[in-house]
Amino acid sequence: MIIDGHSLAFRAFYALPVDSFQTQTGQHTNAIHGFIAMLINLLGNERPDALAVAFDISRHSFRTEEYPEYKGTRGETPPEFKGQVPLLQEALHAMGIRTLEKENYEADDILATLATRGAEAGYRVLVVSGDRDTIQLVDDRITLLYPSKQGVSELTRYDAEKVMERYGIRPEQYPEIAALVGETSDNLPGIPRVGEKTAVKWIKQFGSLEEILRRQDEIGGKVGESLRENAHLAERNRRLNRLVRDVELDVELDDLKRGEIDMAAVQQVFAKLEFRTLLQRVGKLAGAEVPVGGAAPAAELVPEKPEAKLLLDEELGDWLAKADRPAVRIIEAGDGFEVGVATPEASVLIHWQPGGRDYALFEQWLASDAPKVFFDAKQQIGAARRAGAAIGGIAGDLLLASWLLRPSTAEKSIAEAVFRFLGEQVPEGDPNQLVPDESSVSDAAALAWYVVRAHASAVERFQSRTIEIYRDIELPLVPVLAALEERGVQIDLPLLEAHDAELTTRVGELQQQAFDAIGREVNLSSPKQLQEVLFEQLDMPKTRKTKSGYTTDAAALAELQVKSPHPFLGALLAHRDANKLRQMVETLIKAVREDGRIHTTFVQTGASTGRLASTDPNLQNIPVRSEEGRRIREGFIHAPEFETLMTADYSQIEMRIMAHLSGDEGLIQAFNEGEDLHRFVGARIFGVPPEEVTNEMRSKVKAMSYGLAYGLSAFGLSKQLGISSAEAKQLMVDYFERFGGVRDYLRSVVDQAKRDTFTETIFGRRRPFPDLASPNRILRENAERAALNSPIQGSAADIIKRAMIAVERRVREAGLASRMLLQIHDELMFEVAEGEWDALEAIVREEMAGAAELSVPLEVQVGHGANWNAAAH
DNA sequence: CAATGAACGTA
DNA sequence: CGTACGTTCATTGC
Repeated sequence: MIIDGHSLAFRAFYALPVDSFQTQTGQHTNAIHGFIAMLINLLGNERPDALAVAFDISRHSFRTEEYPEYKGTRGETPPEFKGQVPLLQEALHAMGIRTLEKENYEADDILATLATRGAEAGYRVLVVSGDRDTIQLVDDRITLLYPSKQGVSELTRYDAEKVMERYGIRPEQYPEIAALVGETSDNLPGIPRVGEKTAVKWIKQFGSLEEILRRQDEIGGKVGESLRENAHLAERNRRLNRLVRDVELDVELDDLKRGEIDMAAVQQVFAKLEFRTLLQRVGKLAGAEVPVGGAAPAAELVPEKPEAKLLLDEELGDWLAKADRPAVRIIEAGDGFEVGVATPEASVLIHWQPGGRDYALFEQWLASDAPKVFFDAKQQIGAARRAGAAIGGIAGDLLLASWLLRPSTAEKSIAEAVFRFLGEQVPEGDPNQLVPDESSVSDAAALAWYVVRAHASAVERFQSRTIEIYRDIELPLVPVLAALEERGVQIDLPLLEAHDAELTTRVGELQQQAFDAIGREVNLSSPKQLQEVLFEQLDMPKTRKTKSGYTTDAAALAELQVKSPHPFLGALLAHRDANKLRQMVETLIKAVREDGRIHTTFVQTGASTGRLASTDPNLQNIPVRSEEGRRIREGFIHAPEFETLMTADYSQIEMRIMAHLSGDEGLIQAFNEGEDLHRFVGARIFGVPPEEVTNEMRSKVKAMSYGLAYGLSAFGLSKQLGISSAEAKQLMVDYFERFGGVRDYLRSVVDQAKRDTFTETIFGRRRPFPDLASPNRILRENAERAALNSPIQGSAADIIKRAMIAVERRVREAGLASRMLLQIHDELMFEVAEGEWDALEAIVREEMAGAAELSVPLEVQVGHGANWNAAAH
């Protein structure tokens, strides 16, 4: 393992707040702290046999000789950083780690040299660096660990395959790309107009930078011109970004073998730096006994924080048995697990070895119904599962509690929630940064202590029935969602791949058609370029304005097709369609795991109304409207050991909720008579018998009914139906004349929301609307429409959540092997086991229909089939 | 590189 | 000038 000391220390410096890491003498230590914390993780996870850390000596190197402006744009090194480097090196030496530097070279060159030598000597080499130039080192023996953009303390592993996946090129080609594109941070300008895409395209086309430059005349357009004018830049960049692989170093690989950790020396250096928890962790690495709470006290601790006890076995079991609603925090640290359990008064820290005898009582307690509090319990269930353990007794979840209080934004971290509810700063780094801060890795006990207190404070702020939503819906839903995520849904990969291939061909053909229609090639995905084609080259009438020009969306293009027909428009629309589907299919294909299934993540705090959201991938927006789109659903199948898929969806749940909430007798009657809703409403509005309602009348009524729940205006209705606004207005007047209760209800929702500044669902879920009082009309009216919709959408969310909890429980109690897989807002999907259809259908129908007592029945439609599409009818 | 906007898929 | 989402791509700004 070879580490780029400067680049990582610098990242650590910016990742951790300077002020929180200072010794009593005023020495800053945040970079050192972050670096060591990360190093400990690396040592634990990767267990290298040999290790070196390379540093730059100065800015001066052979590169600045050729090009004095090299890295010239970088500002002064912050003084708070400078003094930390020698101390870091001292700490590394105490830990038995060699540091290297070389006059006239950069740390990168040392990395390149050692990596090359290591690989030649038969090592598998890990290069740890935040400098992209090191990508060129990757090969089948050398892997790069690069700090990821947002990953919490995560390093991304770049092997040759990953580089190919990310950049579409082989690692050794990366510097050629970089030479063309340039590198701002090194003050190396590239060829203007050439970005990553173009560079990769050329490399693929010509094979190498040399070849591109040799055949530069073959490249047309402005980019080609630019390349010819600036070819010298690319050549220079390539000279400068080539890492030197044979720097003379006065070490042999054998000298880098990891030595003993000299705990006495470490203790001395760390005492000077006032690192307490890090000392613990280094002690663990070294196998030394270091007393918890020894060494110097950290300066910024909250005074009353209890000292964490280290307990095992019966002692631990006793402690847990007596703890009253403690918080639990499980942290996955590489291959190990750290657990903190805390009440406001006391805490324990557990170096959990799953399955070990000393931890049996803990694992038993964790799985039991004994009440426990978490932050993001669903994530913690996943962590426990990876340790082979289960979590029961979820009695609180700080993340959910905080979201219920303010559903527009959920706190993303414990630190944010603690600050909000306790006003205390958790000493921890920015979770978006590279460095795993000490509090999140070694101080599970402290985190648990923060969680338990912040949770109590959050729950105290619950008003009215929020506690019911929390206790009866959101908390019991957590294990259900965790189960859904773990189960995943089976995918017919060959089918999707065939579909992808077909779509790819079609996209290509349509693109060509579009190009032929205008006599040139443009990026059909670029609205900007499309505007050029449509409004300048083809001189079509201007469409609706956007912030940056004129819209090219599907509706506008369809309108243009009428006003100013052109073959380009049809090809473009068809291309968009096919390209979008292809993109979706490819995303799904990539999401299929080893087990042949896609495991989405349900974000319980995803929507302000109470709905779930689905990500990575989103399985709640799989196409259904077009025939071609539905073919994607054919790729969602059941596992071979199951008999069929079941889908069960609420029919018109939002309209039913509207009927219930408004108490409108006409609407209630419509549902109670069980006939076609839109036909019934149409008959009333148009004053004809139901059987004389034409399809056109029905679709107008349908659009209006749904639109009303969203705050649709006469203007919007006229736009959508393509009728005059007078006609739209009349339609609405007629509607409200027959269904006055709906109008009164919609009015009352907004009125009440203005008085209360919040809305409420049938079950008492609240959503605040501060903007209802805004003097800004746009903001206020947006808030009014959202407020109108919120009790309706939110109540529907409550209902299906209640149904999910009940169904999951009943299926378990009945001992069925069938299982729930997905929720798509008003629909549930199940995998049905052999011979269980009838039993499952009964449970599903009963629990879905019975999830709420409304003044109209809740109707459930159930379908089955070998795939999602077939199961839909 | 991160943020934003446009476009479009779902309920 | 209809609510609630997530993803992708291109573009822009730092």
